[in-house]
Amino acid sequence: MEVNSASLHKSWNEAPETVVSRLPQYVRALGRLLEGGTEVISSQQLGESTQIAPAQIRNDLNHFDRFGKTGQGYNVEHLLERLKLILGLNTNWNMALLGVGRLGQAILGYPGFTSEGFHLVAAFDNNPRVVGLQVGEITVRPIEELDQVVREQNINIAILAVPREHAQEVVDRLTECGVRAILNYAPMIAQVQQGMKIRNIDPVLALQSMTYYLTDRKIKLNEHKV
Amino acid sequence: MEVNSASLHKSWNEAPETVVSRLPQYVRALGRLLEGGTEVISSQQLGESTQIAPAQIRNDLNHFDRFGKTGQGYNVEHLLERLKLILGLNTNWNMALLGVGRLGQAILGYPGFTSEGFHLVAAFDNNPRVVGLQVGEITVRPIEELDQVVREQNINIAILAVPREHAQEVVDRLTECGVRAILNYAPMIAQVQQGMKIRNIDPVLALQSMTYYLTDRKIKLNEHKV
DNA sequence: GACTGTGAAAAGTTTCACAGCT
DNA sequence: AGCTGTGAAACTTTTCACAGTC
Repeated sequence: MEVNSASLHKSWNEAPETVVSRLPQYVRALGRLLEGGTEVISSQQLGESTQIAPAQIRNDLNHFDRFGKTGQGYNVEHLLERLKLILGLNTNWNMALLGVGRLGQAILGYPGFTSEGFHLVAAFDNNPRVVGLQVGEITVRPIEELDQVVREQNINIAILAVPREHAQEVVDRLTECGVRAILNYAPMIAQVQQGMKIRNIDPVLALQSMTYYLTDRKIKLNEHKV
Repeated sequence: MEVNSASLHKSWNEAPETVVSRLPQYVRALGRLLEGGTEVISSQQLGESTQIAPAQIRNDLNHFDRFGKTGQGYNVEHLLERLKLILGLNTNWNMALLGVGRLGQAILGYPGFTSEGFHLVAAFDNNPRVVGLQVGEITVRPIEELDQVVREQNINIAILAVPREHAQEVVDRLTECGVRAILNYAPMIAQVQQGMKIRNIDPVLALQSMTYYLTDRKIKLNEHKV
């Protein structure tokens, strides 16, 4: 006990969410650098490829450990390995897809998850038209079988692609089954319990928050007044 | 001049980005409420459907105007209309798709943009296999024609779905053409000039920032030590 | 009694600046 | 000379608390 805690710089769980959200960017940049054969990198340089301030990077990393060599910089391979460990990226993760409509099928066909260790191993839908459908190695199952499959296949993460009206009930269902993270493509903010992590993929919200800056509000105001 | 500025509660441009990013959520929730026939709503109730603290909502709205009636709440229809105006959602926006690969084709087929006033009116790719392809009403064009089409079709927003290696050059190209907002599906953080707005859709980063919380770091630490 | 609008307090996040290491 | 690690400062964002209004 004491032996281990001595190696902890700080308790890792106290890292704020903003810090955690930047770690995957470091991982990605470091992976690229490693491929390119770079062995050592400064926070300055890492900042250039991630668009994050060097002081921020040093600060973020210091939440976890002293990774750098004072005056030298960071060893790319070592830092990458440690960050992957911190983020839990040293293992594979099994995922279930919920909702095999147009969007769900596009997600099933997306090749970008596997190489990062995220594996879609099951898909669920209640529409009789798609239940039984075979997509690649996956057969679409009815949602009743969720609990069983989650247990059998050791699924921790769900990708939610059901229509908005059903999204909340599916979230609740997933919570009951012990799934603890959801990547949500449904256009709604779901209510989740303490302990459930959720990230929303919502292109329409993203677009709507940009048009604000494309709009000349002086002109708009006049139109509004008249 | 003076007449107009008198009606401005504050200069709208000084609203911080965090505030702006929440406005679309209010718009969405209010739209739902309006459909359901609700006429008046309190910050408390709006907070329940958006998962945002009531004080935060009141504070956010106060950056723009006094929308509420003291002691009463907010008129749903009026608040919705004003927020849409602030965000520039009272007009239609024309968008161009860059990159018509697997992902780009899924985006072309996505029906969720149009109803929100976002219209994909052109698509570009340099792969001879897809140039000339007709998808719905859109014919895929070579990227050389970008400038011309952006001008002719009054395109302000681009959706970027090219492979990572080409993403930065396409961003630069879009900047030159006067496009001022990009919804980026390529897995990289692009360098953008002052004035260009960009939002990243990156499911892998989202997943990687959740696995942190699914990982029991005490055990992991031991493994690492051994 | 219910609720907004708002200044002020609290909390959180980023940046600075520099001692100390190599 | 170059760079990390770090406490402190600056800044941003959220939350509180309550006067004022209906």
